[in-house]
Amino acid sequence: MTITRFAPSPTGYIHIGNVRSAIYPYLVAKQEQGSFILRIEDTDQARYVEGATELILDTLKWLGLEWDEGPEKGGEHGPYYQTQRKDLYIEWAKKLIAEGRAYADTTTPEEMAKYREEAQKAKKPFLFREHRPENPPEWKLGMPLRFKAEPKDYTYEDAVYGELHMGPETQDDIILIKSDGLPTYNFAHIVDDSSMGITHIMRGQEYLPSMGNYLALYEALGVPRPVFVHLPHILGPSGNKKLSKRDGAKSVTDYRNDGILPEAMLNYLACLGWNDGTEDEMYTKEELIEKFKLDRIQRAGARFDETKLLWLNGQWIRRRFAEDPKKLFAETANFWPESAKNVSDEEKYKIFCIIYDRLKTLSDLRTMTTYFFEDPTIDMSMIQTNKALKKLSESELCQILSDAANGLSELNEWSAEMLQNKLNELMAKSQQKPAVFFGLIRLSVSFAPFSPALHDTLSVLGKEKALARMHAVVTAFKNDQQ
RNA sequence: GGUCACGUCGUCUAGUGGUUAGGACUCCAGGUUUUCAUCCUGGCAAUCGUGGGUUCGAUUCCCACCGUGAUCACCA
Repeated sequence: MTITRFAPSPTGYIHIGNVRSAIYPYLVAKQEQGSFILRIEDTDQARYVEGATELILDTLKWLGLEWDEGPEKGGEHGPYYQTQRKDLYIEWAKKLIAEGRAYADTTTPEEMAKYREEAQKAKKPFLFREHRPENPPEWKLGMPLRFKAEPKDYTYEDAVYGELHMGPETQDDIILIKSDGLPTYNFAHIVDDSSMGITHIMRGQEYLPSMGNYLALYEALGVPRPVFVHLPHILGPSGNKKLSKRDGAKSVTDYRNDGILPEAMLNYLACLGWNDGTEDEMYTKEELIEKFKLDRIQRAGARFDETKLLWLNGQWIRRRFAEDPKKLFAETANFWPESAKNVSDEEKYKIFCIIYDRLKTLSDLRTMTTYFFEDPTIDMSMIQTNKALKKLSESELCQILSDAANGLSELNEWSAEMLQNKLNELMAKSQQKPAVFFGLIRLSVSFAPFSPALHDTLSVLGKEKALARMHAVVTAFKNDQQ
């Protein structure tokens, strides 16, 4: 049975640079009807951040990456916090000690610093094993425990990078158990993955240089190697640097607050550095589960491109609307402008239906719908600088708008359909081009750079408001002329 | 510095010993009895990192170089 895991350490939020190491194992587990385990690697007390675990769980839930075993869920391979698995690491460590493959390290920090400095001066990589003590004392809790390396050549297969080699120079006496009694990642992850029956481990390629040590540990521990899947880095938008929090990588949930749909986020991230060989761009979670293939993961790092995410999000908004507009609408609750606070959902839904297809993010609602809820500030310069409108004089524009308002006021049934007919009729009468006639009315009622189709906008606005705004602009024209 | 990995339009990518090197995003132009957006059509854009080989022929195979990234913790 396939068992994969995502094993974050609770030191902060999940950012877009490392969320793929949650997505891919999830896809693989689901594809093979296996199990996806969430394990919290909380062995570093110093970097532990209160609330980080909750943030991580929240992010996974939002993306729809439900874990089969882990925090909140339990399962047969628990516990799922490394601090609760302490005894296990000690037990495994004692086996290594018994076999002479681990020893107590009594080096002082001063000595360590000296060794490092020497190595640096000699322009050689620092290897602790060159300073391995002759007769180390018996190991007790409270002392660092080191692995006793027996450096050699290793060859292994990586699902994305293919056959890889690690020479003796990559292997050292790494710390297994720290002086605080907790294991290091290097040791803990192997113990856990083995005891949990993990079949595939997926992680960032920054672990590649450590593979020599890991391979030695698998061997010394006498446990089988899992399938190794190292993922290339996601690079920042401008530079070539690996995306990291230090350089301002946003958290995945920041994008939720920006109005990105989880479907779009998952889709975009999954396809950053992976494709199924076709020219398709949009995938649902189910399609990803079906089509995902490890060997089609890209080997080179990919740059994170927010523009394409935005485009994809727009696509997803339209798709989700077509599938279930009410459900999508329910997700817009936090994205309306302040002035819409007391407006009924029914009213907002009407607006949503006519504007959804020009949104790139849900948060666009905040800036693109304000004129539905409050009278816009009259800004005559928008009319004066409009490409089509600036060709006409103010008195002409005033006349057209005034005639339009009068014509519209005769309309009894203020529906989108009736408005469309009436507007066309009035335009014919005015002998103006659509760009002029509709553009003028549109600006008069909205003073916004974009808005939905005019008849829809007017209909949702209501007869009274729409006409009042048009009259206000007519008045403004007249004042200008005096 | 050692080690490891990577290198096709600006970006994400497809691709094969012989292709007009394909698609998507961005950008530009045109179109849709209505602006903006959507949508449609078209366009710009990669001498496939560079230099050597192997070959009738190389983006594709080999080597070297260059460039980029990662890593060398009692962090993960």
